[in-house]
Amino acid sequence: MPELPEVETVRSGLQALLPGRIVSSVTHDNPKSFPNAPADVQQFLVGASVVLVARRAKVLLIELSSKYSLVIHLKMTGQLVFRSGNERFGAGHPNESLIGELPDKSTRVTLAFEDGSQLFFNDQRKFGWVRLMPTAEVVNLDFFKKVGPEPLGADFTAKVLQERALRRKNSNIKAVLLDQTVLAGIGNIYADESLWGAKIHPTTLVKDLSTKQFEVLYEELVCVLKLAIEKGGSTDKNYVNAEGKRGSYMDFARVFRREGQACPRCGSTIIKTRVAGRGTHTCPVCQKA
DNA sequence: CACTTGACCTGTCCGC
DNA sequence: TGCGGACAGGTCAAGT
Repeated sequence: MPELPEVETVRSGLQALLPGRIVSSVTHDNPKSFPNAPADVQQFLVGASVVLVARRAKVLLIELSSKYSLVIHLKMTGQLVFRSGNERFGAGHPNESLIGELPDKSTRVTLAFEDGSQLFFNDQRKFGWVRLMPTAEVVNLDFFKKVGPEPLGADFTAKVLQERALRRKNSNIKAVLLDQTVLAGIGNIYADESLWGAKIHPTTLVKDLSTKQFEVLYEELVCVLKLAIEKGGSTDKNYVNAEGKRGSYMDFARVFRREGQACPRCGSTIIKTRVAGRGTHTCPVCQKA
């Protein structure tokens, strides 16, 4: 579920916590979660300090002083939770974290730092991964070569959205919003939310959308993403920030996971269907097929 | 080539 | 209460 706002929230949280800390050890329980460990781990990870935490699309980049970077994709259930080592859990020690003592049974990779703090990569479904590679080679990953523009970047406009979407003119607009090569960072939640905002039905073919509709959709995308970042992302089930705490955008969602409830714009009952293989939430009155 | 569907996983929820 | 199956949804491989 982590989409751009969730990954950005994790990034900003880690950027406030990690830079300057020196890695002292790395453990992992599942080769799939950390495919190239331990080949370069001892030489380029242990003993290196964190320089910067960055994000591109839904991918996190932890840059190290060794000129290597950890590249991390949370996929659906991945979590990155930092612990200073002084937190208390259980009776008599209230803690806002949704996550209890770590490591737990979902912990796939643990980074320990010389000051005793730790960073845990938890991933219930094992779809996510951590890779270690030279920072200079990150841009050469297939994903980074193909991925589209950042929707909150200065060079992203309604015109750019329309032009790039038209590369898939015979696809429905929801599938195209989810296509990371068209634009970066949109997933199921913010696709549904922005299409509702723009009053566009998700099955509408790209070639049938007007320039005006692309302008409205662009505005809604930007607006929804900014609000979601402000709210710390959406916690439906698994997502937590770098401190293990939930995001609150779901309290502000207009259609996502609100089937059976009233559309906040017209009062009609929100329905759930299936579009592009995903659960899809729409107002049948505001969003005409 | 354009586009859609299935696989990857595990936990949860629903109906019987 | 147990059990099978549907579902969750990011990305890539395989299929149409």
